[in-house]
Amino acid sequence: MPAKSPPKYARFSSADRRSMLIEAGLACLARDGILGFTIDRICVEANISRGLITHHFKSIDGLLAAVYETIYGKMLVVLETPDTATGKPEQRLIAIIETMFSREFFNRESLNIWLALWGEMANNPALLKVHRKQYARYRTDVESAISTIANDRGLKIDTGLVATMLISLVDGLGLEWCIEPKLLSAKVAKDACYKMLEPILGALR
Amino acid sequence: MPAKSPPKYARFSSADRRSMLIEAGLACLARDGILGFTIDRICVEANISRGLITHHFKSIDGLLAAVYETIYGKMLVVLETPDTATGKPEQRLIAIIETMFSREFFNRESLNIWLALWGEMANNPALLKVHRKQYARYRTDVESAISTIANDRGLKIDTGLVATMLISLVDGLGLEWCIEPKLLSAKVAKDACYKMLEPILGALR
DNA sequence: TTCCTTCTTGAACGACCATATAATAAGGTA
DNA sequence: TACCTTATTATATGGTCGTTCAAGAAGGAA
Repeated sequence: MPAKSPPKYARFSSADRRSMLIEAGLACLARDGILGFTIDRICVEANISRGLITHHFKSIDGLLAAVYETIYGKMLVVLETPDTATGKPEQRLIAIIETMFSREFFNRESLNIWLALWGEMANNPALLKVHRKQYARYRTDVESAISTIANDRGLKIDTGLVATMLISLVDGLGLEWCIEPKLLSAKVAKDACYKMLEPILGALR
Repeated sequence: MPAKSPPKYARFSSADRRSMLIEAGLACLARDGILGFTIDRICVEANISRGLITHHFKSIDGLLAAVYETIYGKMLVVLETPDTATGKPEQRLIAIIETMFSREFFNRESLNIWLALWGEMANNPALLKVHRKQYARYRTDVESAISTIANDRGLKIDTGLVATMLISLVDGLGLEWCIEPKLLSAKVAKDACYKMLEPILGALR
């Protein structure tokens, strides 16, 4: 009696294939920008047949939204890992800045993805919807870190404005570096953030 | 004897049509991002036949490079208009900041174009080449304004770092506002720049 | 087992893409 | 005038796009 023949499709679970498509989408975005984010290229990258993107994500825009949610979520998870090594409120803000400019996030591949997504945000409502949700979390993280320090030190500052300044500077530095890496290093970028914050919040480190 | 029949093509000069294609390209970029920057749409927008983009710009990427050169150039021309109303060195830097956040440049349409172009920079060598040329001018403008003030006030500062910080903050604020205009206004954005610079350079206004 | 749902493939479809090309018109020179 | 170059149009071509669809395979419940 012959052995039971192995399953034909199921080397990966359905959830696995979903993740593989997202990762392949990230790779395509990093390599060729939004113009490279196509069903053909993503399926070749993931080695998965063409029909599956529509099946799992409804449309290519659905996959793009999932991709954005994924990359933003990866960052937020690290950002929200409480740095409990010290009880100092400064530690929280320092951890955020160090994370943003760490090798894991401050690299050409990741920043290419962010740039590509920013450029499509205005033209893609599904993308904007994901952004609003994730940004709210990010914003809360940053703003609460700042206000904790300010309260601790008895400072009367416009927490929202300072958060906007920091977030803008971080994004702007990432943009500059991604386009022309020779202009600055991750260390210079970090120092720029501390340099901007210290006259407002006082020394952090 | 019949009157000479009017020319069939020449309602516009060749140079006019070149400009019209660039303007149409800008409009398409503003409306639909890089995905909307196609020969079909641009020619419909400009009401010019399809073949002419290839003729004048060699390829669609050639037009994109010309479009970037144009929008960057428009900004630099205004930026480099010497504000000679006062001889104070501060006036130069103030003029730069005020220009960047003026209605002419700090608006949804323009910023959509910048975002779309940033997203393609890494994947388009022709675009990067234009960027390097224009950015060098921009950088010189900003850095010389800063160093003039620093010299005038006898300050020992890292001019390059401060320029990087300002340029990054300006870009970052534009990005934030373009994605979510409710978060800040042009006035808040300007104030953020002054707030960042004043601890470094002293009061500017 | 049977039955239904979910998953996966691969092909087919029509729309749109950039570019090439042929034909015609305009501009300029001699 | 004749002639050459540049400008412009319109069409053709071959490729890629996203989506739809039919068919079959896998998983799970009864």
